[in-house]
Amino acid sequence: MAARAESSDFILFFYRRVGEAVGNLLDGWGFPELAGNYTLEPASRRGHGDMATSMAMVAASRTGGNPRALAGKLVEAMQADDGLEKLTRFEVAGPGFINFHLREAALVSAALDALALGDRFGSRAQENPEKILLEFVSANPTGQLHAGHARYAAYGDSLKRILAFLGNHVTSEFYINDFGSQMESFGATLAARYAQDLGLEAEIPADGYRGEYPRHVAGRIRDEIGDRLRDRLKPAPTAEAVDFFKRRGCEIVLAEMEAELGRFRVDFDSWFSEAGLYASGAAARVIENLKKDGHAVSREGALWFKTARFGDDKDRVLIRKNGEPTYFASDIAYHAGKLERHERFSHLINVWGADHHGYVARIKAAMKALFPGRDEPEVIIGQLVSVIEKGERKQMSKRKGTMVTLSELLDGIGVDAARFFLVDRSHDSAIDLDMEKARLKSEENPVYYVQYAHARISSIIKKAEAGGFKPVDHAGYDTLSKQERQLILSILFFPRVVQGAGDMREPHRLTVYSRELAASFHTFYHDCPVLKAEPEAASFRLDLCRLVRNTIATSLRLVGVSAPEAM
RNA sequence: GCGCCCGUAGCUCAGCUGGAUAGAGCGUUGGACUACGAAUCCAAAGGCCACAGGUUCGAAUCCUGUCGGGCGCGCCA
Repeated sequence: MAARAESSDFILFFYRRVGEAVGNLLDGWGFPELAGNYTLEPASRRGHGDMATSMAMVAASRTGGNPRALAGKLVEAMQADDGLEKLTRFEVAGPGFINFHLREAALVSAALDALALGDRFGSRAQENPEKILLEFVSANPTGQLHAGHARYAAYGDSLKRILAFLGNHVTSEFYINDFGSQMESFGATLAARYAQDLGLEAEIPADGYRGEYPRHVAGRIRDEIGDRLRDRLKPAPTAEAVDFFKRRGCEIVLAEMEAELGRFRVDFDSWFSEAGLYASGAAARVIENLKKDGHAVSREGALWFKTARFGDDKDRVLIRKNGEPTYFASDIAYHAGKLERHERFSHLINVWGADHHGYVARIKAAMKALFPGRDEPEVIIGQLVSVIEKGERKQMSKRKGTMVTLSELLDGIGVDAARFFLVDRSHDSAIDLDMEKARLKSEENPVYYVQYAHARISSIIKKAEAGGFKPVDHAGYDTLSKQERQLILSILFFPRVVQGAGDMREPHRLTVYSRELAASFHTFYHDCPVLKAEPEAASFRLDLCRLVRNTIATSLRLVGVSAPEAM
């Protein structure tokens, strides 16, 4: 276990060694917990070494000592640790920072260890993996996916890849809202479009769906069934006809969504139908249980869930006066079911748009009532994507036609640029998407900067192989240039970055990282010849190139972006 | 009115759970290819980190308030 951590995550290993070296000292100061919980960060590149810690200053604030004096004592303790002394030099600086200058041999051997791990570098294996159900996108099957869905798809899928890479067992799921009034209205719209297609008089219902897409779906249905339903449409479509259009329409829309998501490199492990919760009786059972436990009561002709008891602002309706269940009712059944499936998920994550954040307290309250003491579902709120048209900012809306579809996005700028663009910014900030600019500026997308580094390296490696490059032993290489140091250090932090991206649910850390790593590589490349260097340097640098290539490829893979060998 | 998110360079955004002189890309200006890929590199210019208080040895980061923007506050989903 320790050996594994040592080889796959040098920085973590180093962190622990430092903590161990000063453990007794901190104990004596009455501050033992600091050893396992101090900050260690890459030093700002101004002659402050490779890494720095502020632990002496933190200790000083707790023990009342002089920070620089404490730093001196901490350094003495570290120097007394032979293993640590072999890895680094020390320096007390500024108000009490301890700077670490890693020794060349340590950097070189850490880099070679990382290289040996290949595409597993940065990953973790867990003995008891968490079983996570990660739900995202979950669009209504009544239209096309738009850029907002694309954002959550890119985010959710990246998060899935990252969490899995960190040793968790992750199942991704698309919850299909194929029940309720919106579906009814979609079915009615399709019936009307189909009728119009056949030359019949028919009007789209007032609450129906405008635009081209329903017409397209109706057209596909007509291709399948011809005019067979003609006589079920007048004077108004029969209930059976509407039901048919609803069901078949839903299937067609979902198939198109799945294909489109596949093109976007987002493959769901599971598609879960809301209607199925009613068909199977699961929804009814949950409602019965709530009644039995006294959580659900009748009032004003409706059935209410007393969520206010569990932290919600007010109670919520489960079954309306008209007898129809609300979305909330099936959602409770859905979430309860997640915990009862055979996979026995230990943790639930939902990715929702900011327009649903008012719903969070409600679902958490419901789960608290049903499963007291269980881990609460984790809800991640992603901010919205707006469309900019002619300088005006508009919310994405199916009905108003102000939307950029996923398919337009992919046709316009491509999968790699779209995915990189969408995960590159924190899910906490809103995105404005101007398709005109996006198309014009797509070649400026930073994804190409990163991919170019990958292609460049691939080209060097190919050249080396084609030219019969003969490596020599370079384990003792110890004359690192400034650029090599920087590059190795960037790489050694990769496992920490992945871990942070997973823990904080922030995939954008990987795109940011990949850009920085690419920059370190380009600088290195410019100043340090690889194949033309002295044999030992050339051998080492070629390995360093391989390591950078692996690390860039992994960073990109974790956000679903390709790493081309040539471009 | 209440709740959540955001406000950092001309523009788009990073800034890790508080650390040293706040970073990158685009744009602007000036340099670097008979070279392993110039889709690159180097340099310059550009900042009251919205504003006001507070906590701290130390705040862009945490707390309170104000202003500005987005999103919610349905027996819609």
